[in-house]
Amino acid sequence: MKNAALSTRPRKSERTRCAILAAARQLFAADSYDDVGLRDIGEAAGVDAALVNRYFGTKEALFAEALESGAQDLNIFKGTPEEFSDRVAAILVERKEGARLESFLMMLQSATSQKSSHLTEKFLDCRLRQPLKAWRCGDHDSVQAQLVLSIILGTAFSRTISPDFNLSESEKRKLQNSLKQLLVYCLDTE
Amino acid sequence: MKNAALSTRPRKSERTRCAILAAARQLFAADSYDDVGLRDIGEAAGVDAALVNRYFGTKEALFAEALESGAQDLNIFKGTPEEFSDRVAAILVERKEGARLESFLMMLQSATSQKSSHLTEKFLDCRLRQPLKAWRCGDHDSVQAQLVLSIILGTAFSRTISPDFNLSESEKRKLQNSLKQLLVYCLDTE
DNA sequence: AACCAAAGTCAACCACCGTTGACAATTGAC
DNA sequence: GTCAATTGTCAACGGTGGTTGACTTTGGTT
Repeated sequence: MKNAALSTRPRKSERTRCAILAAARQLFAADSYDDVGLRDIGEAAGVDAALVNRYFGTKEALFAEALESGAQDLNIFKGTPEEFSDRVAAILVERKEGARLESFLMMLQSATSQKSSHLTEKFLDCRLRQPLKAWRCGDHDSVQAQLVLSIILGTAFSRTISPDFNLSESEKRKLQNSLKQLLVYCLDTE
Repeated sequence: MKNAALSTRPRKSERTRCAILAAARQLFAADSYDDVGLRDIGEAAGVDAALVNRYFGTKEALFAEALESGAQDLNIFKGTPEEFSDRVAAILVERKEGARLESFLMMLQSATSQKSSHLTEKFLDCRLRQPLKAWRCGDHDSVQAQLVLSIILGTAFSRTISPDFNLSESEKRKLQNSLKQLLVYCLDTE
């Protein structure tokens, strides 16, 4: 081919870039920004740590891209209050490690690190608080949105600290149901 | 005096020790374990950073003592559900920087730092989860305790990130009331 | 006043981490 | 096969942070 400027070897490059991003997402979801080193990410992706910086420029930029890469996937603010509550309770309590929960965990893990807090704040505002208020027909009740957000964040936070809430399996099923009802109650009260 | 071993200059020593501890509490309540340096603590207490280690041995030991120093003060799990909810809502939403909120914030700030997480976990379990379950007459309903804890933690977490919840003063008053009612609802449903 | 332990300071050590530039390996184009 | 650009590695730099040991200062005892 003569088309040099376009198709010159973008193949392997994309793959390792994705591998690095995937490793970063996994590690940032499990530990805080300060506790995840670029050498850890490189090792998990099977490349040298320096290459991470070569692809993403900065640890902070990598974290920003990792945080936003799954943001559009978490499309949870829709449907009736009943449907919403059911969906959220399932995501938070069930042991499935979905991509939506991953973004959530990343935000929680690094919310209190100075170097990353401005990114997690933006995520919390643009991806959670605003969509929630928009879904709840207008911004006439910010207080209700704050309560719903508190319940979600508190549950996710507990889960981050002790992945099974220190509960048995049957209790976890009960928790999922109670959590759903609590959200419905919160959304129904005017 | 002949009583050497006992009263030899314990005066100034105690005062600077308290000053260091107070500075540590304040800084740890405002930033994460990783973001607070021993040099910061020393400067805030008016002493050299090396002295901090001389009194407490280790940064980790200092954090542990700072976290536990106000633990007995937070005696919030008592009274009727109504009184409890009223008290907790006031502590969480009002702008007063009490000692009880301080311990809370310390736990939240450093809950996701590997080096301090085992201490914050212990605090969460021994100072919050267990007293809550004990107050709610026995451990027959761990699920209810988890929900109450989620609400408290989520609200405190939101406050840590944006100190005023991004709300106006009147909205904050409404939030305090709604939060109280939500806790009452959560504690009343069997 | 002389002594001496405690209180406090200073400088340095060591380990770690993000970052960078020089160097080696790979791979498609000619 | 040759060449050049891209991909990847290696070692080192600069900074930071906890920690430690030697030193100076302080203040009570005799």
